[in-house]
Amino acid sequence: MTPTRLMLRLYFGELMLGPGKADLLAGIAEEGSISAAGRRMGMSYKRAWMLVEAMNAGFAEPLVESARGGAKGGGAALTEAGQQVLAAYRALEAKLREAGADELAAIGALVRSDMSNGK
Amino acid sequence: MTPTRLMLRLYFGELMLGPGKADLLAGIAEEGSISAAGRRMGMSYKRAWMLVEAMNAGFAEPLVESARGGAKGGGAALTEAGQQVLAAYRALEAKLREAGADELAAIGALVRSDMSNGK
DNA sequence: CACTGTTATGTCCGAAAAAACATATCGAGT
DNA sequence: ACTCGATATGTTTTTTCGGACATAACAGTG
Repeated sequence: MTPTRLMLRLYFGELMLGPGKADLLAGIAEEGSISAAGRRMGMSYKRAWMLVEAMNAGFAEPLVESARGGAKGGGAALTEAGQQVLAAYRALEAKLREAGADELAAIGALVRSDMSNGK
Repeated sequence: MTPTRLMLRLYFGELMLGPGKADLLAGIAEEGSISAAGRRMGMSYKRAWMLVEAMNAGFAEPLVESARGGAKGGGAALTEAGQQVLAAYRALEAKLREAGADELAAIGALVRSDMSNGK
């Protein structure tokens, strides 16, 4: 049973931070590249880059630093702030699952069984 | 300062439950009417009704029961299941704020100050 | 100095979502 | 019967969002 997928999104005025941006940050950290991270999650480079731009603009310090040119064409990596934000977001997700397990289960029990599985 | 507005959304296959539907449920409970609840949150009746329909279809039992005609034109109210779902969702939000206060604060501290206020 | 893969942007188009507008139905009171 | 306010649906228009292309700049390497 595909259980209840959970989605946590934070709003700070214009800026919003949700699973999309968090996954992208994680992908960049692993791949060392915006385009590679985007590809991995089936996202166009343009879109991935726009998300990065939004994050860099919305936080006090950029979360991603990037360089272009060079042997491998360029690359990107998380800044200290980027790592902190990602870690905090992941921790938040984990705590939500932990602290809210009862409520999650309560709601899930009332959902139509057809909704639980993949369709 | 309007700090971090929090948005929690649950996915059960097709069905999704987020702040919009939760607030609508709360509005219906208070107003006793789908249209009044929708108006109160600046939402067209059509949209409010579609949300209700989606919830009633997605859960094992309807969350909202409605009647039309009569002296006051009709009305709507939460079913037992509706009250339970709303209560569980609110409890989930509360627990998230409580359990995740540290992480919330950590992320919020890194956001550009311009983002906190209404612009 | 040409080659290469990535960053960095812009423009255009279609799909999907939301808003706007339009009816139709119902039933207790008057 | 007629009214009134709310439910219940359709239809049309507008807006928004994302995808598809297109292009330029960049810097290390062979």
